Amino acid sequence: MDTTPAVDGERHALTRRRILDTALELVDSEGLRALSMRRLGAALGVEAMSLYHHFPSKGELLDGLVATVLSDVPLPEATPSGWEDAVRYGFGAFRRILLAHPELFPLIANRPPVQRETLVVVARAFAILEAAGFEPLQAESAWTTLLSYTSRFVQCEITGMGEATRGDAMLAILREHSGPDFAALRNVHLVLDPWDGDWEFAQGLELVLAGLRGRLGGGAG
Amino acid sequence: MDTTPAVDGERHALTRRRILDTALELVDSEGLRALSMRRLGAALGVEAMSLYHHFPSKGELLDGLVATVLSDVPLPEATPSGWEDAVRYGFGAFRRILLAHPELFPLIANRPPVQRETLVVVARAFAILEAAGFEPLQAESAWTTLLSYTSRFVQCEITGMGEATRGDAMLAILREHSGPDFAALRNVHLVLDPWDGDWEFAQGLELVLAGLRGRLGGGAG
DNA sequence: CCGCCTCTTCTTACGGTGTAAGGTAGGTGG
DNA sequence: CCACCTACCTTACACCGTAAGAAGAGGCGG
Repeated sequence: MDTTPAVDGERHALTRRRILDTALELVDSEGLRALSMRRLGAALGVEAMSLYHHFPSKGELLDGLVATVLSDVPLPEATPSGWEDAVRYGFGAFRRILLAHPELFPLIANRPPVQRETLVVVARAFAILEAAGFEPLQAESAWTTLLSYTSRFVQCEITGMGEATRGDAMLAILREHSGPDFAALRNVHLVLDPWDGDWEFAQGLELVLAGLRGRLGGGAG
Repeated sequence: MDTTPAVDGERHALTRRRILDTALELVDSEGLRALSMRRLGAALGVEAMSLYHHFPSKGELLDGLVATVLSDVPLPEATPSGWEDAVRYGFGAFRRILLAHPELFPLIANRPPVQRETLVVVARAFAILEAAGFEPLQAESAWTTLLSYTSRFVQCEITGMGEATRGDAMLAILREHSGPDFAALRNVHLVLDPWDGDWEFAQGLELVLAGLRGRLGGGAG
């Protein structure tokens, strides 16, 4: 059953690892829609059906892709003192990884937030938060809020909240509307014209952190 | 060109409206994957290609679905005093609409956060926030944070953060791990066992609101 | 009344998809 | 040497989105 020969890596060109790596390249360079079993097989010099000996279905292959990418997120240390820096570091890294594979984002985002692969991360996060003095319920709230903020923020960045849309399309849309509500929106747009993702992300994160800090003392869990 | 007879509604069974309604039923009852042009046509007593006279592509049909659902979200009034209540009301309604069409969520979530259909909502939100005293930049931060929190929270609810997963799968996963980090996670899980979506959502929302409230006074934009 | 015109619907077809079923080489243990 | 097991290939099916063009049904000028 498990009599895998030592020469496996030499003899068989196909490995889970190699398949996932090639798939990631394909997705990153040509988009998620370009990832079909036939194309992936072709990229590996192999027929589509051969892949099914390493992954039971395309869905599982995609799951593997997500796991691969997420496993690159580094974990901050669990030091009680600097929990805010740990949050900044961890979620900053998370954001950067997401941005590095924008095509994969829909896959990553639309999946249960807690599962086998990501459990280590979640556990570390909760450990840090509880060490900092948060009650379990508060920790859960904090985690959900931080994760949701980061996730959605990156989505905004990826789907074009960035430079292009801001400057062109958004302005066009603004022009065809009027009314009191849109004055405020126009202000925001003008101020934000030079969009700085890093800065904006940090802003919102500080906002959440401020809320958390306040809750640490008062503690209405 | 526009010599539409008054009896149009009688003569032609097919309308954008009727197509979208049927599509929404189909998606809600059988899932997003069940929505193919042929199936939708069949549900309307029509061939697949007929749909292309009302929508240029399947993508636009999906866009229409999203717009339909989002247009059900009620807008809170722009009263300067109760901006927090407006936020609670608006995002609460948003969450309820999302939960009402869980199958549509991936579609709604993975699309630019600002576009024609949703612009009215965004404008109203910014008007409320600025009337409450937020600077444009702060308003933008607040909006992004609130939207991202709600969106991701609902996703957690939909993808199974709720009762089932908590109780069964999560516990199974917890059992196969050990180590210091997992003690905290286990605490959280135990406390959260009876998952109450409304309560949890309100908790996180209050956290964000607290952060916003603090920023209103200090104002480090 | 007829014939035309436009708008809607249907027919057919193409190239793509995921994957079930079963065939085939080639290294390995008996 | 031979049976076997694993990895790979071939074939086939049902389905998808949609391009191209034919067919039917009112409205309108003659």
